[in-house]
Amino acid sequence: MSSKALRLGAKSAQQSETSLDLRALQRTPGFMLRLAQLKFFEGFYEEFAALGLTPATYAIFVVIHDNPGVPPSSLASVLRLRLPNLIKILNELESSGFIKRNRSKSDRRAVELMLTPKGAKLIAEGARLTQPYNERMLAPLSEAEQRMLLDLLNRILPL
Amino acid sequence: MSSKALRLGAKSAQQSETSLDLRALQRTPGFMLRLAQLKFFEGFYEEFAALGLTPATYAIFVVIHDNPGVPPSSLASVLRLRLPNLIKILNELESSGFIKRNRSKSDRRAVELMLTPKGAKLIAEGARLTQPYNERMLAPLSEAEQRMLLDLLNRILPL
DNA sequence: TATTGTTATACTCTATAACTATA
DNA sequence: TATAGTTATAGAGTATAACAATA
Repeated sequence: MSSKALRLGAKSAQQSETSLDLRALQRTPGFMLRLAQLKFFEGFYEEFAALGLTPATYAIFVVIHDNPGVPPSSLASVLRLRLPNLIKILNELESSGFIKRNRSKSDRRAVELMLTPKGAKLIAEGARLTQPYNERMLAPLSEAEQRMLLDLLNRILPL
Repeated sequence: MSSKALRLGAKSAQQSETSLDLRALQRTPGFMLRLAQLKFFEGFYEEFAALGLTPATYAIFVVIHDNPGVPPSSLASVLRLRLPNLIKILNELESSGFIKRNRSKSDRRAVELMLTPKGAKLIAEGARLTQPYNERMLAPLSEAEQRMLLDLLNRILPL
């Protein structure tokens, strides 16, 4: 268990970020999770910019790919997006030709989401970037530690 | 290492969120970090609502408390906030009487941030809520696992 | 009447440009 | 000229309310 104290000098009125006492924040899981999420999102935009994917659209594509016919309401629920905000993204993805909406035959209110061939191709290209991206983000950790982090996150979440 | 597959039935056009295949997302650290951060922030607002603290103001108070005289630029840097956005929050905290700004004597452009007695009292009250809050958020993990999670997060971050 | 999807809209958070004052 | 702080403002993300179509 490492606990490097960043700050060694005495407190003074003139602080610079290289000599700040940040130990309290480092022991604050919520703050560290926010920093980690920022790191992953920034890294994502760097890695997937060429494909035009964002963290949100990537997750949407993955869920539709693994669950063809999933309705917008379920998608919004698992991705923790509000339905009206998801609808806006789905509208863009559909008008760009990546997904299509089918009306359910059994319940004509319901919508079934599917990837188009163009959408399937995009997510296949994205999948090839996923491993090197995660590897880069988690580089300081051993493979066992990377699995441990993922396992701990899964266990604190109600998924 | 648990890896409960959530989905057991066959894929069909009619999906509900209870039977979706989310295994790909569960193996995606960036997505799980986003969910974890959402959980912690929502829990924070529940726990600290009575004090009027937000995750951002809590972190600001902590850093000023541990580093009296810290300038806004350093604070923005460590909290990953843009300076103009931090300034707006500092304006509110100052006009509410929680912090005060001193002009540095050696460099009259520089500002030194301090807690007022009212601000010190607020963060002291907040500190008492911190442990039960983190305990509730991390309840599914043993104490050793909670330390492990925090350690892993610290090691992937450049703090 | 209740539910699914959708639109419109407001609010918060975040990002960029430009200005003031000091150095 | 460069830097610290500040203001103004635009943009992205997220929230609620209300409506249409269907059950």
